[in-house]
Amino acid sequence: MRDALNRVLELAVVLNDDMTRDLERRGLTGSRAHLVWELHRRGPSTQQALAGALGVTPRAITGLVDALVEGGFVTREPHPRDRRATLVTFTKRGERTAKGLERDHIELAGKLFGDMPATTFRGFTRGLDVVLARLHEIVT
Amino acid sequence: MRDALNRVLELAVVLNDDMTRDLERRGLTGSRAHLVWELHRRGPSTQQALAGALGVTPRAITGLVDALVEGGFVTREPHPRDRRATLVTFTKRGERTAKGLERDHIELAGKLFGDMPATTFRGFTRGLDVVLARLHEIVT
DNA sequence: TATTGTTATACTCTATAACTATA
DNA sequence: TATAGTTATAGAGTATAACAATA
Repeated sequence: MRDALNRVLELAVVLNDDMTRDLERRGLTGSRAHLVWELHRRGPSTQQALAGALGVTPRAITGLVDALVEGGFVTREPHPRDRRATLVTFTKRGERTAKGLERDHIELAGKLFGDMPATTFRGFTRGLDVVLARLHEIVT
Repeated sequence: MRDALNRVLELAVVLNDDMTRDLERRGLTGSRAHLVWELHRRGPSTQQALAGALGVTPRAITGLVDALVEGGFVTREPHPRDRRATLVTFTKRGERTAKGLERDHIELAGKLFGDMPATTFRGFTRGLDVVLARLHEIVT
C-alpha cells in the first residue's frame, strides 16, 4: 500500500512537471493557466467570481490578471451594470491559448490512456473512483 | 479518457491539500517537509547533496535550512573533512518529526487502500504502472 | 581551478488589512 | 452598510550571478 501511495505521488509530480513545461511553451505559469482555463469554462467573469473559482483571495486575482493583461491574453472590460466590477475577457490570443490548452489536455489523455487495454483502463478508473471517494471522506 | 485524466488531476490536488494540512500541524511547509524526508532517508547531508536530491539550487537549500534551524528541526554541523561544507543534521525534534511524517504516510496509505477489495487494488496498481510508464516515455 | 555555501537581487504566488469607488 | 477591486505589506519558494573560503 505504501508503494501504491508513492507511485500515486510520483504520478502527480511527473504529471505536474510535464504540464508545466507545456504551459511555459504557451507563455503561461500554472496559476495563470488555471485562470485561463476557468475563464474559458465560464466566459467573461468578474474577478470576484474568478477568486471563488480558483479558491484564492481577490488580491491574488489582481496579480494574475495584471500579468495576463501584460501578456496580451485578456483585457479588463467595464461591467455593463456595476461600475465597481470589471469583466475579465479574452483577447484573440487568449482565446487561441485556451483552445490550445484544451487540445493539450485531450492529447495528454490520449497519450496516457489511448493504447491501454480496455480491461486495464477499466480496472484503473474503478480503483481511481474508490481512492477519490476515500480521500473525500478523509478530507471531510 | 479526458474524464480519467481529470480525476487523476483531482486526486493530485486533493491529496496535496490533505498532506499540506498534516504538514502544517507538524510546523512544516511542503518544501521543508521534503527536505526533512530526504534527510531522514540519507542521514546527515551536505547542502549540495540536498540540492541534488530535491532538484533545486543550493541557494534554495540555504533558505530551507535557515527556516528549519529557526524551527529547531535541524542544525548545521561542520563537515569533518571539508571545511567548506556543512552537514545538515536532525535535532531530537527533527528526528521525531521525520518519524511522524513516516507514520502519517503509512496511515494515509492505509486509509486510501486498506479497505479496498484485493481485485480492485490490483487493477488500480496495474493501471497505475502503465500510466507511469507512458508518462515517463512522454517526458523523455 | 573547482567546489561549498553565502549575499544580492528578482520573480511568482499567496495572504491580511486598509482604502476607494460604487451599490 | 456592503461589495469590487485596489494599494500596502509580508512571507514562502525559486532562480541567476557574484563572491568568500576552502579544496
